[in-house]
Order: sequence, then structure tokens, then C-alpha cells
Amino acid sequence: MDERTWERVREVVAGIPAGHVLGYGDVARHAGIRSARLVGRILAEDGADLPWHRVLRSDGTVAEHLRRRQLAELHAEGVAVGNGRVDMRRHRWEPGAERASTDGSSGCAAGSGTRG
DNA sequence: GGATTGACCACCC
DNA sequence: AGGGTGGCCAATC
Repeated sequence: MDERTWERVREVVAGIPAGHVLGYGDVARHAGIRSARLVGRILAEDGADLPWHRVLRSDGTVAEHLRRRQLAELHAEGVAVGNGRVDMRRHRWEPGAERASTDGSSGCAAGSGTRG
């Protein structure tokens, strides 16, 4: 397998700031791959030391086995979680625009970062 | 090497 | 608001 792929994905996932989330597809795109499934696969293999909880489905939902963990972690970071769902429109992180923020319409929902 | 499985996404009805 | 299908990439049996 191409270790480059794993590195790419790890780089993106590890670059997601607290209080924000990304979709497997988004991570894949920024990682240079076209398969979102591959992202989840990598996270499952070596995501143990990565903020994988900041990665969810594009639908805002999460896998059954992770539902408990995912939502819990996000909720601890200040992410809006409701009915077992996350507000992808509210916390969707945009790689490259982390410091752009030109519009002052709405501030960042991310409060404290330090986790555990 | 063939078939199946995954922490998925977009499309269509 | 929900169900079925094709595509994608790698690991596994």
C-alpha cells in the first residue's frame, strides 16, 4: 500500500482543530484520494493516535459502534450534538480558511479546546 | 487471482 | 424523509 495515502489522511485528520469536524469524503479529498471509505479504514487502523472523533459522515451521523464515542467526544469539545446527530453545517472545518475569516457575521462556536 | 468486506458519498425515485 | 445502486481503494480469506 502507499504509505503516502496514510500520511495524507493522517495529516488532514490531525489538522482538524477542536470544535470543528470534517466528512470522510472531505478528508479524502484534502488527502488527495477519491475514496472516503479508505479514510475510515485508515482511521480504524492507525487512527488511535488521531482526532478521528472529528471526522463524521457527510450526513452528520456516525456509525453505530462509534455513535456513543464520537458524539461524546465532540460534545466534550463544544460541538453541537442533537438527537445523535452533529451539525455538519455549523462545525464543518474548511482547511485553508482557518485564518481567513473575513466575515464577522457569526463567531466561532468553539469554546475551550483542551480535552482531558 | 477472485470474491467479499468496510468508521463512505453522491445520485435517483 | 427514506430506500436502492454504483464507485472508490485497500485489506483480507
